[in-house]
This record gives sequence, C-alpha cells and structure tokens, in this order.
Amino acid sequence: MELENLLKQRGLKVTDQRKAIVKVLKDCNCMLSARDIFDKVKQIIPGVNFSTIYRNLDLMSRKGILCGLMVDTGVSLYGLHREEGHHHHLVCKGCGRSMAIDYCPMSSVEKELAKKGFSPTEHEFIVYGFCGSCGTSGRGE
Amino acid sequence: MELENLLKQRGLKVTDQRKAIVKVLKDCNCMLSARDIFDKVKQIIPGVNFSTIYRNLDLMSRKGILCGLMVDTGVSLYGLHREEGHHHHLVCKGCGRSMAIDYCPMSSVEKELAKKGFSPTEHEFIVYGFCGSCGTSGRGE
DNA sequence: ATTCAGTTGCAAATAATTTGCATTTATAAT
DNA sequence: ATTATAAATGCAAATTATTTGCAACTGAAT
Ligand SMILES: [Mn+2]
Ligand SMILES: [Mn+2]
Ligand SMILES: [Zn+2]
Ligand SMILES: [Zn+2]
Repeated sequence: MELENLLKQRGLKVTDQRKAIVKVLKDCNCMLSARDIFDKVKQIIPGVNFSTIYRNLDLMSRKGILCGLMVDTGVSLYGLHREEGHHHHLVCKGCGRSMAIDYCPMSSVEKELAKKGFSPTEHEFIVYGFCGSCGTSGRGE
Repeated sequence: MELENLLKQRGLKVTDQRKAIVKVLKDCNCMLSARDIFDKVKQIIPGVNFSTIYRNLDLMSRKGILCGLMVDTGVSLYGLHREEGHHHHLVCKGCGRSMAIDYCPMSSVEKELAKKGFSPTEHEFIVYGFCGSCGTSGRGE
C-alpha cells in the first residue's frame, strides 16, 4: 500500500502497469533499461505496450518515484528512487547491475565553477567497471 | 602540419573530410554534436556524407585525436582532445557550449569503490548549468 | 605508374524513444 | 450502484540518432 500512496500523492492513478514496473524494479534491486523492464513486465501483464512503459518511466521519474540515468552507450537505466537522497552510480560492464554511491563531487568543484562564472543546475557522476562478482577481467571471476 | 602527423602516427590517412572536421572543432573551440559538425563541414566540403562524419568522429575519438561526451539527452558531443590530459566538462544549457574542468572526483571515491569490490575502468563527471554569458536565468544575461 | 588497404558516398537498416489518436479505466461525484 | 471525466493505455506510425553493407574511389607506399 506504500506505492499506492506515492502515486496518489502526486496525482497519478494506480494502474496495474505502474504497479508492475515498480515491482520489477523492487525485485531486481538494480537499474534496468526500458527494454529489460518491458520484458519483465510482460511476464506479469502479457498485453503491456512498450510505449506505456516509456511513458511511465518518464512520468514516474519526473515525479520522483523512479530515478533515471543515461549511460555512455546512450540508453537510459531506471531504478527506484532512493529515499536516502542525492547519490551517484556505479555501473558494472559485466552484469549490467548498478549500485549507488553516496559520494558527490559537487562540493569540491564549487569554487572552480564560481571562478568560471558557471551556475550549475544538474550534474552526473558515473563510474563504469566491474563489480565484485564480475571481476577485473570482464566476466565471471 | 600538426594534424597530418597526428593522423599518420595512428595509421590514419589524411583526408579532406578529416581535416575539415578538425578545423570546424578548432574554430569553434567547443564541443559539437555530430549534426552540428556535419552542417559546418558541409560548408567546406558540400558533398560530405553524414556517415563519413560519424565514422570519423568515432575513429578519431578512439585514436585519441578527438574526445567524445554523451550528454543527458542522449546525444554525443565531440571536441578536440586536450593535450593537457584527463579532465571533465561543464555543459551550458543556454548556448550549448562546454568547457573543461580539471578536477576529477576519482581519487575521492577510490576507497569506497575498493570497499565495495568494484574495479573502475571509465567514469564520467558532467556539470550542466549556465555559463557566464547565459546567466542564471537560462538566456542571455 | 601500379597497387591495395583504408576511406568515402549512398542507401538501407537498427535501435531507442516519441507521438497521435481512438478506446479504456481509475477515481471522484452523484 | 451509476455516471462523468480526466488520465492512462494500446496500437501504429513517426522521429532521431546512429550504424552497416557495399561498390566506387583515393592516399600512400612501392
Ligand atoms: Mn539512483
Ligand atoms: Mn574534453
Ligand atoms: Zn552529486
Ligand atoms: Zn576523471
């Protein structure tokens, strides 16, 4: 009943497809591409349409329920929005999973930005590499 | 004659289209999208083909002559590779120009990554906002 | 001048994402 | 429960960015 309130609070209707998207992301506990999410949601709602997925990923991200991340290949990954607040991501090139890191570099560049007369609005910090189970070599241990 | 050597050193032929791409980037002194580069190169070589631009942006980036950057809208920007070494970028949402910043956050997260057993390979750090001439409001001063 | 791998132009193919529109549905008001 | 309506969905078509196959061409080496 947690999600239902989240949706209602932001004026969004509680639909099966939205519940399925969130369930998929909760189960996987990682960030997934729109396609991955679509494939998994289909197992729950065989008739879902891809554009419903896209529309909801976008909408729920803008409403702060999900968080999106564009990786360097140009595809976006989506995950549940962490309540714990601002953070960044590690993306494993082996398994594709991502983890959050709490460190944010912004405070360290503030002076450099001010000196250049640049007013920051958003920023990205993403570290690519291999997670513990994928190892340094690029595939399973 | 500077560029010619750069190309030859990496086993790349010196072609008019490569010279034009580099000239366009040198003149603008900023990062441009493939489309912007295509449009400007066309003024020099009316018959260039878009796929030649794409192939060369990719190739010259991989050879370290250019440097590419994927912004959060999913388009890539390209610029001359800075000799000065590793750096990151500010991207102005007003004029689209980007500037380099020397600060790199990697040293600050190394321990956190080690603790998580994550072996980093690449990383991105991009700050979006408004440059001095575009102001805080989003358009020219 | 000859040669040949590397490069280009062109057209067609991908891939990711977006949009228009008719139909359906969640929710609020009878 | 019934109704009303804005929001949400499915479906197909459109966009956008980028990639690829292939035949013709060209830079650089011999
Ligand atoms: Mn996140
Ligand atoms: Mn750069
Ligand atoms: Zn941050
Ligand atoms: Zn760095």
